[in-house]
Amino acid sequence: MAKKVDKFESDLLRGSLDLMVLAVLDKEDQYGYLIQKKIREASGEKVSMSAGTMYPLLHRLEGEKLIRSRWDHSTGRRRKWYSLTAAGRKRLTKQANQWNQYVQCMAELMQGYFKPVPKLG
Amino acid sequence: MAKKVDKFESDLLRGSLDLMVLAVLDKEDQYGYLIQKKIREASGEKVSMSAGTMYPLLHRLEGEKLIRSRWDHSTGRRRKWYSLTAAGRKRLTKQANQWNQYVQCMAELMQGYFKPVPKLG
DNA sequence: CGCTAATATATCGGCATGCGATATATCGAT
DNA sequence: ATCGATATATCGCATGCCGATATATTAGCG
Repeated sequence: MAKKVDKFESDLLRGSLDLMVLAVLDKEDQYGYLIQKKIREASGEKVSMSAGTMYPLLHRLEGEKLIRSRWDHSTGRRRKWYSLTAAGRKRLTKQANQWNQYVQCMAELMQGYFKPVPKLG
Repeated sequence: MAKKVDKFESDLLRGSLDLMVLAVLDKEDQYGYLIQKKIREASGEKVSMSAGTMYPLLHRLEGEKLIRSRWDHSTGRRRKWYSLTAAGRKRLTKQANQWNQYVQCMAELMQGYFKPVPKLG
């Protein structure tokens, strides 16, 4: 029987999905479908953002000027490529830092339940 | 000038507040106001659940039979003491494990910025 | 050729939940 | 007496993840 990978609960993702997307885009430009796929694969199938999460998220980030988009119609399949803005890079650093702090904080709060965890960045 | 501690964003808390409360109750019985205070202090003021978050959360956990309550009217101030049930202890372990995995997963995802990572056992 | 699955983006309603505001009451300190 | 801390509770608002749905293209297969 195939071992079923159980996904993380949605509430766990809130507040960190932005961070993941920004990090993916920091490496190189991507379009939505690719981002979704990369995150899913890189997490061992445990983080799978639905399209209904992904696209509104990208629109929101673009609205905040953290990313910028351009359409690509060179092939039959229309693709919207995204890239980080300067503000986006700044936000990425800030969010990554916040995440680190939160994890640290939880580790202290949960003494006895958690092993120390490697820092990001 | 007083050093201003900036709180973590609400969305970061979602999915881990339950865990914190269960962990606090695992050590010893508490009532709401105390739990709130403990978490705030233990986090260096960075996690401050409002009463509007705390009490509905406790009611929800009790509804799920993860905690149980009893009123204390021995003093003028009425207090509702909470304690973990067996189910609550079980949930605590599960949630703690999930959180640990998620943090691990994020750490891997963010390291090297999303190159595919070998599946975890 | 027709079928299906994967690729690719978008939007909608449902739902859960953290938060500020508000209400109520007790108690110690000034 | 007045005020701030203690103590619990509920309400409406905003946010954002999700499943469902719509639309269109392309590759593979029989």
